[in-house]
Amino acid sequence: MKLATWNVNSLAVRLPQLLDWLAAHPVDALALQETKLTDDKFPHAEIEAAGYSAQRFGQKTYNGVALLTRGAASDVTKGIPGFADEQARVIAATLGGLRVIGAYFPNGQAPDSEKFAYKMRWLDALRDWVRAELAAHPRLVLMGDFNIAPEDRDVYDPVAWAGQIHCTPEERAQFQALLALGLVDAFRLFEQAPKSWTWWDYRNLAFRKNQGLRIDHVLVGEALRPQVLACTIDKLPRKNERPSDHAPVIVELAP
DNA sequence: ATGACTCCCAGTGGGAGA
Repeated sequence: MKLATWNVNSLAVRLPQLLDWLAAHPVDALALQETKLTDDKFPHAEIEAAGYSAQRFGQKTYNGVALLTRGAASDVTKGIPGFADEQARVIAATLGGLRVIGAYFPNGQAPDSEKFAYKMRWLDALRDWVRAELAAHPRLVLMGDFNIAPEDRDVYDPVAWAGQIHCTPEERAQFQALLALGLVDAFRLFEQAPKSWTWWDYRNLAFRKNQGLRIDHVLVGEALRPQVLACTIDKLPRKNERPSDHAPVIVELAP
């Protein structure tokens, strides 16, 4: 079984690339972030023609998440239950014996901003909810664009980024607090090449210079750890014309 | 360089992203 997450930075723009990618990587489930589409504009027909059904939770212009699945999805949850949020950032479903949460974590803008305070409130709410979900569904996967680089080795220039957004001690503590619930960073279960990133700035030839961050993650419940066979970043879509600034992350689970 | 690029909604500019 294969799952993946990809921040597509506008599904309307990236739909052809998404369909190409699914044809090359027929994963069982794909979490999308930054669809930037209201639900009435979601490209259902094209995605169904590709063999997927789609759960979507969108809004105009910003944010927006979706969960594409080959099999049936049940118990769909949109947003963090009990957390009032105008921003569409979370979608969850049960499929094939797994509880899958796809999330687009807030960016946070700058450590002293109101958006950062919102990011912290959002992370607190997410953690409380994931704790309960994990208790109910030990076979849980939390994946998406976390907008957190967990460690210095996840940053191309950790000195320049020290204390900056994605790298603050507060954000990193939030990431560790998620792990402390009983989740594992699937990517770090395996030996990985140094300088492995999931995001490269559009500016400054950052991709060509491999100046990026690892901010897209797949966390799995401890119960699933023995089943994790691989976790990889697919850099190829970043080489497309008009690419997303993020690359997909793929995890493979033993049946 | 408080930049650079891309997307969106707008409407020939500005917010947001990371």
